[in-house]
Amino acid sequence: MKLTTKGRYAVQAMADIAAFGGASAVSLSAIADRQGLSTAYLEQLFLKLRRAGLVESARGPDGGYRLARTADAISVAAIVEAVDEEIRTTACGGAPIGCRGDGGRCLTHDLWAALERHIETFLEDVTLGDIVTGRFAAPLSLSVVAEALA
Amino acid sequence: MKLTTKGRYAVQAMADIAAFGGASAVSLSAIADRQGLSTAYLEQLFLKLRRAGLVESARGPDGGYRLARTADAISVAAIVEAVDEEIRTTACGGAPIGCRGDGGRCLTHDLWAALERHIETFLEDVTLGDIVTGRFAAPLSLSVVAEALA
DNA sequence: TGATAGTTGACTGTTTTACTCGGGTTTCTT
DNA sequence: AAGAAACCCGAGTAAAACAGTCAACTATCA
Repeated sequence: MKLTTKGRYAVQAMADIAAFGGASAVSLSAIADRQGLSTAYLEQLFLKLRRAGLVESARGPDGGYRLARTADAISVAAIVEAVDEEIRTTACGGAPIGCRGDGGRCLTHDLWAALERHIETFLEDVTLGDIVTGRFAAPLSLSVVAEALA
Repeated sequence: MKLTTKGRYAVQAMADIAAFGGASAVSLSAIADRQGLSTAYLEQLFLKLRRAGLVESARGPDGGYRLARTADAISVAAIVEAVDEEIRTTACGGAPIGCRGDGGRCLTHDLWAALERHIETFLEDVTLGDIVTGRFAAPLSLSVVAEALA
């Protein structure tokens, strides 16, 4: 789960469709205008989003993109994973064992694995619908609950 | 809060000191041997860790580094922040308002701010002591609790 | 049949990352 | 006093990733 501007732009563009696209498709140029991005760059992003099955395209005049599922059924995690290639494996990357090359397990492996799961859980719980309506604050309050329990 | 291998190496090295350093200081070459890192790189990291007040140094033979506080009083967040320069401000970076340049607020700003806080909270709750003893799994179980509540 | 708009791969400049190098300075041991 | 161990510190660098562009093509609708 990489977190770059690419992923942020993708979420932003998808949120734009969720917010402004009704029954009709939304063209990239419309998104570019509203969000201040270049259409050329959006093309690259939507190529991946379409292949990931998150949007459907319509060609020709009045064409554009529309969400493949409802906004509430598309998680932010799915969007980020679609455009940001898989995180490159660091030394510890693939195998949970053998981080040090000598068969020993590095001291911190579990920590980063836990953090990664933590981030993924957070982003999986937030949907496009949450962003458009502002409801996405919910998962945050849960961490407050957790802190109160500790 | 950037998350790079630099930060991971720093945490790994600090954990090494917490695990292997008793009363005496731990030399960089000892850490380098155990963790499979280069001393030259470790020097760079520990320069920052020392300036951040996380470790104290002792020069001369038998010198090295020791933790400035107890392992339980040093959070992973503090280590990562010490070595990874402040996150460069993206378009949205500084101001919560005006992400789009036209005075409007971008749709996703709050989301990324919330995620950032989420990550920081997680790393602030984990200490070097937790890593060495394996106790750091605690924050994870809390998220499980949160999920059960949802 | 022409305009609109998606489709696609290749390409490129910049920035960041992840290091290394070389030369210091301090302190302990003998 | 000599020498070695170890920290101190700035400069430099090769490779990768990032962010974004370009050009050419195809499909659809009016």
